[in-house]
Amino acid sequence: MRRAPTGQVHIGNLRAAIFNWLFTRHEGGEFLLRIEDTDRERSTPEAVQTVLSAMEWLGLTTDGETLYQSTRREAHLAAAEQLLKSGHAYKLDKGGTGKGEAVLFKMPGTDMAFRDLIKGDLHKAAENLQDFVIVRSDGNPVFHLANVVDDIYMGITHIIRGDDHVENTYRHVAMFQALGAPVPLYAHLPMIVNAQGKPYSKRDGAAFVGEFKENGYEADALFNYLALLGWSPGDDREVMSREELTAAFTLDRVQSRAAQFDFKKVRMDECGVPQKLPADVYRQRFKQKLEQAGLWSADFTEAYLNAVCELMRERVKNWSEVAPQAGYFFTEHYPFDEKAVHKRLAKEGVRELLDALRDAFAALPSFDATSTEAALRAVADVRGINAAELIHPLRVAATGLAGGPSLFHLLDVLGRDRVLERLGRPIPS
RNA sequence: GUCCCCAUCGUCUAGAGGCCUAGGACACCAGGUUUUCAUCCUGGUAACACCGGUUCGAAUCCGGUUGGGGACGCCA
Repeated sequence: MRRAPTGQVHIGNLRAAIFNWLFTRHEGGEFLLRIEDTDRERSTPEAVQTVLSAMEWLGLTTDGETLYQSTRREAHLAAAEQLLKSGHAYKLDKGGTGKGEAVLFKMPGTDMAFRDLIKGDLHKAAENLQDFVIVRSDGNPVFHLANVVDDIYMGITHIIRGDDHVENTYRHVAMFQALGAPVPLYAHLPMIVNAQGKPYSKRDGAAFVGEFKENGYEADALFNYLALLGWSPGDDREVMSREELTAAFTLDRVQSRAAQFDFKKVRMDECGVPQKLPADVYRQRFKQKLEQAGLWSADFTEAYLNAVCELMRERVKNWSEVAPQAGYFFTEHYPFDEKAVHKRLAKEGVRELLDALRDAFAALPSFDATSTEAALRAVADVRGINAAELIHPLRVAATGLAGGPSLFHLLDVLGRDRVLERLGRPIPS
């Protein structure tokens, strides 16, 4: 596993890491980590730590020492020297910025082919294979060189990486051959795309490991979901332990087409969020979502927010549900669900029932879950109707929704004034 | 522009010539259970991109078309 520490660990990198880990575990091989920190500007200690902690969080244990590529500079340069001597490379001033001579690797001049463990046989005609820089004119080795030299050094047998490296593979294969080293086996993973079929980015939701962690997702749930994205065991299993995944994982079952990452499928309840996230953290996250939806205002107290969270905690399965499911607690302009209105409110006699409830609630000495429920049942008894015939319209009128938390507790939290006002409104059409 | 890759329900996928009138899961819809909600149960809608070819037989093999994606740095 190789990782360039450039800030965050993207969902695609993460899946590649998981596949690598699963593959080595299945084959009984070693899972090694190499930090490609040759880019001084971007490779800060913090960035390296981000990679390391992401791996640790996911439980991607390594089997040997982590190799920092920056410590291998001399070996990279020595290899370039060797290639120069053997005639596989040459120096050239490509001009432009006037930096002087760079070292270029000379492609063999023949058609090339390799067998990808996922994509099958791939080949490329000689005229499409161009020579390329392996040492810059400032003396620094380029990624391609460093990569191949270190792969040889580490004894890498399998390279499982993203699709975007397919074209580089011809170059790397040629270098392994020129250096007289055995060519590793390659497997290129298809991309992860968003709902529009475009490459998944942070605009599409949580794209980085840290965000999942912060949002309370459990590592096992993310691990399971990602392992099953672009790969399947071949049977109907969907929820698998690491042991099961390891036992079943083979590269020939990896899908060769891009997979769409569906944020909603990584469900919070599977991650145990409502139960496991501390109440205050949950509340903060909840509030943050309200703010993003423009529903929060300083007029609401922490106690009120807390009461709402208590009601919603077991029901909000995904942070994207906060605004649609609990918005009515924070605005009087809550939207009405069309179907719910049609089914529960837009009916003969409902207007009159709501008025009766309103009067009953207004007359109560105290407004709490017990008293409102008793009052509602009394109204139902007097009219000889089922309580459900009052409960449903009341819920829709008060919240705009067909479902939600326990009705009477919800009314309690909303408070008498707002409930009475909502009940007095004209029925939306 | 050049080169390369990909194509099964909305989504993740099963499917390696007959077991496919294409299976599962999630989502969705409809009923049921639950005094309301959630949960749970039952049922349902829904896909082989298109056109040719090979074959007794094609989702599966071949060719083309269309659509999508990727790579074309002295970045990694």
